[in-house]
Amino acid sequence: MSRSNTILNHDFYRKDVLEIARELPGKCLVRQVDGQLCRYGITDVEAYRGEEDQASHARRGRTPRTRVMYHEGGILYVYLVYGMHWMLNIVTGPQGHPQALLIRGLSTIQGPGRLTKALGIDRSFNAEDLTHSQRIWIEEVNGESPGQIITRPRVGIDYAGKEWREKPWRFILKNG
DNA sequence: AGACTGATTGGCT
DNA sequence: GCCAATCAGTCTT
Repeated sequence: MSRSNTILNHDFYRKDVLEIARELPGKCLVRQVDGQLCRYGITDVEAYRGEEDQASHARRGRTPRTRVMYHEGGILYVYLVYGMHWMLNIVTGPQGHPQALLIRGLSTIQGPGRLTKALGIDRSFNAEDLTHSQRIWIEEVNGESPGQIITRPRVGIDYAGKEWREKPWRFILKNG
């Protein structure tokens, strides 16, 4: 069975974050370092959607940090949390609507802080364009059937009100 | 200018 | 289960 990979383009990323959240697990995050390609299966993501989402950084509107979330989908949002961990997010959706997907797990690495450390992701990746970058992008493995996705509430957002805390916007690849 | 907080992790009780 | 590490971003004064 022939199998080839396709780099995800603009059309994929500009859809709504909740649609992409169901499609991203099972896809392949590719990191190029010194000409060497490293591929990781995406297994766990969390969606943050709009200024109305009280769990999202964009709940306080457009700030220097959240500016990239308002960009059209297809670029990265990378920020430091707890003074020590970089978080890797994919900006999605149309321009002007702040959305992002936190990459929470890869097939070989569990935990959003551990995976950025393993891949060498830092502040310099903020606003990186996934459709043109030579050092990071995402591929679809053609001919591969997506696995089963389960949903859970998002992690680490107790400060958000009940409505937003309980939304099942974490999407996990079963057997991932 | 100062205070508070957090989309985490690992170590200890 | 609890808690320290550690600091940029954001809010308050």
